[in-house]
Amino acid sequence: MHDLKFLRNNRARVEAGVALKGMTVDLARFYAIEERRLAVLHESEQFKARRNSASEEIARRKTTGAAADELIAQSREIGERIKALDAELKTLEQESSELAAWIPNLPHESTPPGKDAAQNQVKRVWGEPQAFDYDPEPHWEIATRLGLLDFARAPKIAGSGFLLFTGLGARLERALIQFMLDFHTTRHGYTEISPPHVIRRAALFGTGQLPKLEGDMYHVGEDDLFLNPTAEVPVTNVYRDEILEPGLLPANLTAYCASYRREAGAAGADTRGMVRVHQFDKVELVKIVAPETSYDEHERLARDVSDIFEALELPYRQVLLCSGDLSFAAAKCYDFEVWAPGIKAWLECSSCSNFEDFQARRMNLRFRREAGAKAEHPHTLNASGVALPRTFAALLENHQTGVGTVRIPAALRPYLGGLEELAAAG
RNA sequence: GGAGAGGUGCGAGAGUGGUUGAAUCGGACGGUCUCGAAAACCGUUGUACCCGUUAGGGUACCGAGGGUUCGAAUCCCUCCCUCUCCGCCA
Repeated sequence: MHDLKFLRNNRARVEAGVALKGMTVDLARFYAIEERRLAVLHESEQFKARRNSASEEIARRKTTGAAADELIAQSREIGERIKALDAELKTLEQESSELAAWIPNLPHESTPPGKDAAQNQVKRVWGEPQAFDYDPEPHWEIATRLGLLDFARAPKIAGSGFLLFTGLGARLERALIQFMLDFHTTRHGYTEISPPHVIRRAALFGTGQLPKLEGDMYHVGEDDLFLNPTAEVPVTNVYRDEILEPGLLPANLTAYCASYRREAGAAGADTRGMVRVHQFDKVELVKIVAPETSYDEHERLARDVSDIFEALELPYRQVLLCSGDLSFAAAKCYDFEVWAPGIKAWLECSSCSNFEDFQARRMNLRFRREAGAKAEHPHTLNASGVALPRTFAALLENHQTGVGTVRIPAALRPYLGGLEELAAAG
């Protein structure tokens, strides 16, 4: 959400930014409605001022016992005018804010212009993909052979696109969650929270999933709640509608939460295994910071994500998204992609975004620098830290040994009772 | 699920139709006093929007949205949220 005044005074910039994002919004209509809205607002307020002074005069006359009938009749007429104007105003306001809700955040100047993912820029590559002297197995074959997941039975429970972890697989999933949470809390200084998994509309509007992505989320109709699409939503919304007291920023929060996504997902190689599923575990990182620090914090956040992949010894690359590939609410975003040798693909395991004050405005979130200071909108950032199933898959594919087992990276062993290798049971 | 209570400014808390943007207390900030501090005293202390170069003017806001009225924090309706008790339950 942008400041209406900003939108009015920076029309060219807004149009350019929206075009860079490759999104279509009826800006011409928005600006026309805004113009009309201000005119009506002005007229209504003038009538209200007249009514107010008339009311005061009526009160004065009543106390002195003077006749006020004429004034009351006059005031009633003014009231009719106001009613009509306010009715129109309400319609205009509604249209204006509905259109404004669809105006995306504008790309930051450091975001390269571009149409789609093809124009993204690889900023950094870390790690040497292991050289295999055989054709490395895809993760679903490894997982099935080692009894880590049951791809055949999972659909019995929730249909296709859901995972059923079994035995050590379930434990590995849990170990990864524990490992990441501990890492971020003890080494990176985040505060852990555990949020609800169902979310109300206001919160989803706050972070920008609504109105745009309504169809991509699971909806619990009876209560008008949505299943959490990404922990970015519950975690960032913790402070919605608040004015944060001095000293609270920067707020660094981390949480584990399952994410649920309806997104149909095209049939094909992408849908095999655990790369694209309707429910997945994720550890999330959220920062709420003072505006002038947000781009430094964005780099720090990216670093915090990188540390996870490096500790897991997974080769990855950091990609700077171009304007056209940016999400609705983001001004700048890095994707982190992990190399998966089995399926020979880079898997997006984290998105690391700076939303500037776009979400804070939608959430009505503000902060004070010091007692008595004016409340300002902070900047919000978030990153997956990191998404699990793809990381799980990359782990199996990268650390497969060639003799049917999978090596556990040292960082993870304490969470698996010291286990160094996943091997077939019995 | 049933019954009840309540949502007012930074906090507590008055206010039940007419100069109430809102008493009072507390907090915060500034000042007087003091060598300094405390105490005491005095003062200041909301947000959003519109018009205006400024000075300033106007409008709205007492959980949200409607309604009644010349006029609503105050009356009516709907919704949201919080709390208490009972029931159910991992």
